[in-house]
This record gives sequence, C-alpha cells and structure tokens, in this order.
Amino acid sequence: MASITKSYEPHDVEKKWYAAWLEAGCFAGKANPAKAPYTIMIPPPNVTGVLTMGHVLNNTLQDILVRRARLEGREALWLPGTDHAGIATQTVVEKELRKEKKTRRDLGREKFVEKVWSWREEKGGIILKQLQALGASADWSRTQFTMDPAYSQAVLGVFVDLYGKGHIYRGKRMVNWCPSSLTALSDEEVEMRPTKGLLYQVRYEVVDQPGKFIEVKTTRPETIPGDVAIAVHPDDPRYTALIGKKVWRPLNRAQIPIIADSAVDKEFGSGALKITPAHDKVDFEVGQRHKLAPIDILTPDAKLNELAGPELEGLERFAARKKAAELLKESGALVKEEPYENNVGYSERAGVPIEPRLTWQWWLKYPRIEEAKTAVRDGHIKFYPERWSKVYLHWLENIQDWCISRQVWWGHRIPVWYAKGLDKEALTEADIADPKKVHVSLAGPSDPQNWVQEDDVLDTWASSWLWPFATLGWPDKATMEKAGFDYFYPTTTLVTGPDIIFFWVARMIMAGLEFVRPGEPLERRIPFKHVYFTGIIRDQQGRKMSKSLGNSPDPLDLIAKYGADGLRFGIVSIAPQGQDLRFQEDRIEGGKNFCNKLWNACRFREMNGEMADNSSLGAILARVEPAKFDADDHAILDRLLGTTREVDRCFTEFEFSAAVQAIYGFFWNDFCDWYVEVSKSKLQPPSSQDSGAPRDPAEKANCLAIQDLVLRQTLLLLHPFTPFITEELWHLLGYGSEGTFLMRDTHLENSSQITGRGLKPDPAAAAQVAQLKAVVSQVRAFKAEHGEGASKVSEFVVEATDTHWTVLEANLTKLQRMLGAGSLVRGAMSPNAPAIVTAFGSWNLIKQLKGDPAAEKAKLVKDLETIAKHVAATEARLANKAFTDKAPAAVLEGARKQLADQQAKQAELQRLLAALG
RNA sequence: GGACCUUUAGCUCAGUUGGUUAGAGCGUUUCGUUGACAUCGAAAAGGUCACUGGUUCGAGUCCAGUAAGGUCCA
Repeated sequence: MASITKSYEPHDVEKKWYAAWLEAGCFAGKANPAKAPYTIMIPPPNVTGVLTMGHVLNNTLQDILVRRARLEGREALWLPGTDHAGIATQTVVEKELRKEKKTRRDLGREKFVEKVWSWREEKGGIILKQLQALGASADWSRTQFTMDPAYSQAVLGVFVDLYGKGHIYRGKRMVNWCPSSLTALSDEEVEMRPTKGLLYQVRYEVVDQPGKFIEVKTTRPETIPGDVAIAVHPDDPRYTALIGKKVWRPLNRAQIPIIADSAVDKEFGSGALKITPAHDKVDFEVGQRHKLAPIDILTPDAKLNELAGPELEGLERFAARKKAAELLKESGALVKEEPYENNVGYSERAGVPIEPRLTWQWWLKYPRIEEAKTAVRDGHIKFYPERWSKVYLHWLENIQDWCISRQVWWGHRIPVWYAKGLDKEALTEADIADPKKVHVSLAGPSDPQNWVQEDDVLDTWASSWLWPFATLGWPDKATMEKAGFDYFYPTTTLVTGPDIIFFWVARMIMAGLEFVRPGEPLERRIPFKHVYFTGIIRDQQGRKMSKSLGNSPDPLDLIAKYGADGLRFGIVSIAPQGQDLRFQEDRIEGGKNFCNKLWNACRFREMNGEMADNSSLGAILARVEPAKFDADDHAILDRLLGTTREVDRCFTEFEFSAAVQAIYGFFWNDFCDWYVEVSKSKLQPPSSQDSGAPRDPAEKANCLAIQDLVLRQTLLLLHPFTPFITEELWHLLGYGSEGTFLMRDTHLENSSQITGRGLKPDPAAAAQVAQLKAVVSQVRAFKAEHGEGASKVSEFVVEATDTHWTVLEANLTKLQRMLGAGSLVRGAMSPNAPAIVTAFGSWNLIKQLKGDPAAEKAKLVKDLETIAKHVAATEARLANKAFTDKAPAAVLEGARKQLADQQAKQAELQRLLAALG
C-alpha cells in the first residue's frame, strides 16, 4: 500500500512544515560573504490591517522571489514589519473610544497615545500572523515597526538633519485641510472626484453706479462673506472702465474692490472672478499679489464662523451653501443656478471634501530630485513594467514641496521646541532661524522648562520613506553592523502597487540617495535595483475589491478551502505582469487541483517500484541509462530542460504567471498525460490492451530513474510557488534527508548544469514523439467519430511505408495502450472500413460492422476539399516571386515542407476515395 | 486638457524579435471509473484577433487614425 495518501490534504502539511521551518531558523537572513545577497523589504502593511487579496498577491510574489533566490544559492533576507499609519490607526482607536462615549481630547494627548500603544500590543499586526498562514518565509526575528524606538530616532534624526540643511521650513500656506480628521494632508492624499453640484450666478452691484452689476459664477456661494475683491482680466474690454471701482459684497455686505489680474480666464463665465483668498489656492495667490488680507470664514471642522455674518454663523458648510443661496435669492443677487459637475478634492482617508485652508505647517523641499530621475532614467533602478517610469519621471518633473506635518497625536512628534511665550501664529522667518526662539534637535533643549514642544507629528510617509535602510539599523553604526547593512543594502527588489509610486517609491529613492553612504556612487545609495509593480485585484465586474462593497473574499477562507499552495498557485497564474486582474475563484480551485495532480503523480511513482537512491541529482543521474532511452525518454527530458530554461527566463523578466503556466503545461500535459501513460507499458504487468510482452527490468529501472529526475526537478521549480506540498513530497520521495529542507539546503540546477552532467536528450527523438502524439490524438478523434470511445478496444490496419512502420513498430506496445487498440497491424487498406490519413500512414478502423461506404465517401470528399484549399494557398505563396526572393531560407523551407506534406495527404485521400469506388 | 493602459473563443486571459491552419484554463456537448488522480481521462463545438487605413512577399503582432472601457496627472 502506498504511503502517499489518495488525495492531498494541505492543512496538516502546511502547519507541520511552517513550524519546522521556523524551528530550524530557515527564514533567517545572515550576512554571508560566500554568497550573493538577495534582499526584499516588505511594503509594511498598516498595523491596523488585515489580510486582503491584494496582500496575498503582493506577498506571494515576494515569497516566490526570496524562495527562488535561496534555491539559486543566494543569501536571502525578506524583512517584515508594519507601519504605524498615523491617521488610520488613530481613527480606529478613536472609534473604540467612542463606544465608551469618549473622545481623544477627554483623555489628553499622553493618555491617548498610551491607549494606541496598548491597542497595538493587543490587536495590531494581525496581518503578519496571517502572512504566515500563506507560507511567507520572512525573517520574523527582524520584524520592524515604524514607531519602534530605534526607527523613531532615525525618523526624527532625518528631520533635524534636513532642517539643518535648509530642506525643511515652517510656513503659513494653503494646505489641503481635512475637516473630518482635522489635519493637513499632502497633495498625494487628496483624491479628485467629479462631483455634481450647482453653479450659482451671482451679481455684485457697483457701489458708485447703482443698478449696474458685475456677475460671477461660483459653486461655493457660502464663501462669499470671505470675498475680498472681484478680479477681471486687465485686457477684457467689458470691464476696463470698472477696474479700481468698488462693488457691494452681497453676503455680509461690504465694499470690495474690482482688481485686474491676468490669471483670470476671460472665457469662463462672465470673465469676472470672486476672490476668496482664505478658501481657494488660486485666489490666495491673487490676494497676495494685490496685498489683500484673507478673511477666513470657516472653523477647522468646516462650520462658518462669526466672520461669515450672523445669518450663516454656526452652520455646517453644506447647510450654509443652501442658506447662502436662499439669502442671495431674497436679495435679488442670485441671477440663476444651474446643474454643474466639477472636480472636488476629497480626503482619501476620511472621504469628505477637503478645504483649502491657510495654516502654519512644516514643509519639505525634496532632496536629490535630479539624482532620483537619473537613477531610473539610466536604469540603475529598473521598473517592471517599464512604463511606470514615465509616471515616476513626470511626477518628479512637477514636484511640489511636501507638507509633512499632521495635526494628529499618533506619530512621530516633530522635534521642534518653541520658546515659552512665543506667539506661534506670528512667527517670522527670522524668528524661526533664531535658536533662542526655535529649538530643533534630537535631544531637545537642555532647559525644557522654558520650551514648548511642537504639537504636530510627521506624515506617516515621512517615516516609511526611510524603510529600506532604517530597518537595517541605520543610522546607528553598531546596529547596522549587526543587521548586516553593508551586505544587504541596496535591497534587490521592491514589490508594490503602482498606486504608491509617489507616496512611497519615489520618496524612498530620494531618501536613499540623500542619506545612505554619502559621497559614494549612486548605485551604492539607491534603495533597490528592481521595482515590480503588481496589478490591482478586481472582482468579476471589474470593480476594485473593497470592504464597503463586500466583494473581497477572505484569503483565510480561501486557504481553508484550497490550501495555501492552491491559493498561491492560483493567484499567480492569473496575475499577468503589471496588468489589473479579475479575480476568479475557479482559478484558485485550479491551483488546488494542480497540487492534487502533483501529489498523485508522486503517488504513482511510489506505487510502481521500489524507491532507489534519490538523495541528490548525481545519485539519480547515476541510475539513468542513456543507452536504454527510447524516444519518450528523450522527449520528456528535452521538455524538462526546456521548461527549466523557460522558468529561468521568466524569473529574470518577472513573468510569474508565465512561469507557472510553463510548469503547469509541462507537468500536466507532457509528463502526466503522456510520459506517465506510456511508462505504464514499461512498469506495469501486461494488460489486454498491449502486446503482452514481458517487462525488461533494466528498462523499468531506467524509466523510474527518469521519473525520479523529472519529479525532483519539478518540485524544485515549483517550490517558490507552492512551498508546502513540494517540501512534503521532497521528503516523501527521499530527495531530502531528515533535518534538511528543500527550501534551505537545496540547490536548483539550471539546464546547463544538468546537461553538463552528461544528460543530453536527443531533440530529433523529441520531435518524433510530438508527431506520435499528434497521430494518437488524431486516431482517438477518429475512433470517437465512429462511436468507439477512448477506452474501447479497437482493431487497426495500417498501410505505411517501411520508414513509418519502423517507428510505429518500435512504439507498438505504448501506442496500443494510448489508442485503446486491441491490435495494430500492418496490411493493405480495406476499402469498406473507415479510414484516416495520418503522418504515419493511412489507418483503417476495423469494426464488427462494416462502415457505411456512402458516409465514408462523403467524409473523404470533404477532407479533400479542405486539403485542396490548403494546397492551393501554399502553392500560391511559393509561386509568388516576391515571397521566394525575400523570405528567409528557414521560412521558405518550412513552406516547401508544408506543401509536400499537404500534397502527400491529398494524394493519399484521393487514393482512398478511388479505392472506395 | 495631458499621459498611460485595455479591446483575441460564452467567461478570464496567453500570444516573446512580423513567418505554417491563432493558444490555455474555466464553461458547454459527447464518451469513459477495479489499475496515480472523477480534485481524473479522451474527444468535440466555439474566433472576419474592436474598427478604418498604411508599411511589408507576409500583420493578432509594426505605424497612423477612430470608437468603447479603464487608470493616473492637472
């Protein structure tokens, strides 16, 4: 009885091997000068995150890369960790507080931050545990968190450093304000959404010409109390006479000037623009040019304040819009309103429209912009697919300063202290530059009692941009040494989504170039050499998977249903390079089925002969006897080497799904469907379907050795994709010894290393097998057409040339088995039996009942018509002088051979037809 | 407004530098289980490669334009 069970049951196998790998320290990456390093830093998921299909894809690919690197003999480090995700995490904890009817302000800053920490201890980082269920071979002993003390020191140190270099400044500027999270956001965190609203046409009465009006169009009438001017284009003849005059502001009535500014678009609306500097970026600039003080009419949570006038004060912004429209209507200032759609910026996280708001913030002028361009443009960093480099470069061309301060509590508190009593709202540049008034340092001031620390924390991305090197202990020399910084940096590959090119990828490149190994060449400072961008996983309707839509399957459910290997194999098989993909559960099922197929092929091997020495490639090769090879042996080995080369190529090009498909096709079609089937006539007792010749023990041993070889190399090729089942079978079939692991202690030989050991399959024999396969398939179809099922035993007469018969005879036993043929004999064609023309002669199907001559005739006529068309087409091609003159020799040769084959078939069909009478 | 992507079988997608009669998986239909696997095997049906033009001896593949869908930037 076989020790391998009838079907593959993943759960215990997965648990067993993951624990064994962990126990043996297989995932540890240690600097080893004897090997080349291979490093991947995980894109740190939010500490609040749970595993999604996107994570499954992304992390499976990373695991595939590091596992393959280990098999190739490299020292692999996959460093895991989580991101503190400032606003997101704070929101989660605030939500918990709300259940107790409390806000973070009730607790105060210190208590609240403590609370977040304890939340994190208790519930944070679940996702890392979930990744383990997927088989992730990350070095968990190195797990990092962006708020770890050492990491925080790096983040704050960078702030101090960049401040000292003049890259960071404090300024009162227009920011994207989130009225829900009550913080500033960077431009990248604002999402433009087409939004339906109304366009209001409002008239402002000219002060010294009662009855004369100037009209503007606006989508935000509630901001009218913040208007400080009406602007027109200086060259607009409609308004030249009015420039310098005053109009009445229709809400919170007051006189405001008409000014000329060339930023005004003459074509839009009436060509006049209301200027509201406190609530619009462009207006702010116009206001500055004309020295008009802004009037801020909004509170931080976007309610109207007292400056909006008594009728609007206290209203929430959208209610105020309605009310403003009503007031304008009553006063006759509203000319009309019409439906309108425009782009409105929304807070990506909170999902509410942002407000442009004038506030004091900390800003960063990016360092190393030009070098960051060069690194990608000159290929020091390669993007896959390459096209994303355009997006990257375009962003760098148009880069704006980065607002790095956030008005939240959870995060890295900015290491700046203000002298007590200083008016922070009235700071001048000179004040900020004065160390007596503003202190910036890692250690803080020596007399803390005289200072107040900055309230703001840093944008989360202003910590994660240091990820590739801060995770390796930078900047502390001793820690770096211990972590193997010199060995593992730059990292090899980054696997991430194109949606964070700006947030993360570009910023990491600039940070690496600025901070790592100053003065050294660019290729030593870049954070990674390859960036692989995955696609986005969508549902069947093409929608993004999201919690709110509920269209995302839980990966853990899928693992329970199909096994981690099945999930991995399935997801990779549907993930073409850099293209979004539609999730199909049946492909995951396909992954599971493939695992079962692999399992059963190994079971077949085990059931068909004693296991011999499988302990190394050399041991197996020593059992292989090339002298005993038949065409099928040559063919399967030829395909094994071809597949090995193809998978190699796929890894260099990051074509994971192509690799999986190559292995799938080879293993299922070439090995299981053909080689294993034809092996049966060498391995198993004679059956009624073959000639009954006794089995040759040497031939059998050779066949088993070849199966051992193919299975071994297949397990190696597959291991990065399906680590658990391959490790299990590796041991069950005796490829690995107790205490060693496929994943750690094995070297994957490439095709030239295998042929280098004397295994050189004959491609001509391989080609012959391909022909035989085609004939088998053709004859099976022929049988089916005549009502003879695949397994029914049929009798055949073949009229073949000596050459063809020699080949058929050499393969007689297995052909009989593959065809379900009771007999296959050489002889003259019978005109009354159904017939078919193949590459190896004409075949008669001898049935109990004679074929219907009329039907047979009709079929031959139809076949002849088809072949005649093909012959004519090929002849026409060859008769074309332009073709024969210009086409390459190989193509010409192919066409000639094709014609010869077609003509031979045509002649044979004609002969059969004639014989039929 | 600018840039990029996609359009191939009922569905989801391959198709490398242009070269026989365009492939796979799933689905559908027919046949097949004591012999590794029904999580399986055999076979079949199914495509004017979005459209229009061009380059070429030859175009799914290269070029230009059009249409539809999608993404990003402004």
